[in-house]
Amino acid sequence: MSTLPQQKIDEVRSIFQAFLKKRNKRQTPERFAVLEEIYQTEDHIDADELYVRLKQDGTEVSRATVYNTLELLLECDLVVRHQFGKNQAKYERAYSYWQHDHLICMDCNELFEFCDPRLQSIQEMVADIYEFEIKHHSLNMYGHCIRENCPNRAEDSDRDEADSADKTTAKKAATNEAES
Amino acid sequence: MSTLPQQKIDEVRSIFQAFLKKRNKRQTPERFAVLEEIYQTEDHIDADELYVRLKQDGTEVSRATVYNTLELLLECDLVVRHQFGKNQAKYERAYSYWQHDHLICMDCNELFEFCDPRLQSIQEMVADIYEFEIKHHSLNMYGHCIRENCPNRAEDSDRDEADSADKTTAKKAATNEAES
DNA sequence: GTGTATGCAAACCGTTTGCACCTCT
DNA sequence: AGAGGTGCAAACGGTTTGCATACAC
Repeated sequence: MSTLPQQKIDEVRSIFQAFLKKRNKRQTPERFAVLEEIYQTEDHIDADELYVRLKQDGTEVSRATVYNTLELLLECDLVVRHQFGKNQAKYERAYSYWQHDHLICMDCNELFEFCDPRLQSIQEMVADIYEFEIKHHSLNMYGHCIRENCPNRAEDSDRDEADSADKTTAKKAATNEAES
Repeated sequence: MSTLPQQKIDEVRSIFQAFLKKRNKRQTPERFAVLEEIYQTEDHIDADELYVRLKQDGTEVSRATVYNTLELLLECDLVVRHQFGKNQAKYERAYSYWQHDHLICMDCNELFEFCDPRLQSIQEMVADIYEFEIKHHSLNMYGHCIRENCPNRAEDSDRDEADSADKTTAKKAATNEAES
């Protein structure tokens, strides 16, 4: 599953190498270890989990190095960081994987990915109007999934009917979008 | 500027009151002070700044209370939280203010708001496909603004020409929507 | 009067930093 | 050889929590 074709590993490695050289940074084994660990990971991973996995794989690294290396990988676009919540920064390999957005279940924290081309045009339009050079975007949709293994499966039975009342308010406001 | 019509203040106050009563929570002056302070604030504000302003206004509050109250206000949808960066959680009044998205300058941290109806349909489509009940979304676009008072004004000197590819998207249009 | 909110300060947790040692170039 | 990176642990900063007191109900 997580076995990545050697070719791809070499590819990202050499990209990283080139980047480091251009920046006059050292090519240390730790840095490449971090790179590979991320690319061996299909889904999103946070810094600490990355640290743990590296240790498990026998690589002696410190958290400082992990964070440091992540920063470099972000700068050369080999890795993307997603800030999902207050304390939920997750990292993900980025090279030759399509840009996507996220759908998050607020009950089970399950993560889904989707992609809609319209976002690209929205981005271009916004860049144009505001005279911005947009580097990247982050679109997260939060809600409740309706899967059986999700805590929310029982539906909005009693949990917080408390705010179901003001939901009407919200709903009302939401319906007429033209209000702007 | 920040003088809100008394009517609107009363409106949100009574919504909050109803919410507190339904939840069997006390209606304390501190809680209403937090509510009003947020609604007196046009733009985004972080928890600490809120705390400082409350103190300035003569309200004796603790950070704990601010956070506690913010949580309540989030739950009744009177306030929205935006997580912009790692340590950049900002709050904003939400009642009867239209949902918008954000454009952030990575150099000067300036914030712009925009709204595109296509997002609504994207949201509905995603909800449909993934069988989700989507509660809200958060779309942030990050980039470099091209304003004179922005540190980035000096342009891409040497920083990282590595990813200059997508720079072509940036355009030197004439329309200027910039406000505050 | 009762139980919940508050203020204060200490704890918390992910992230960053300072320092002495190590290693890639 | 020496600039630069590393590991470690302590510092950091926004947020949360525990506890004694105060106050809304």
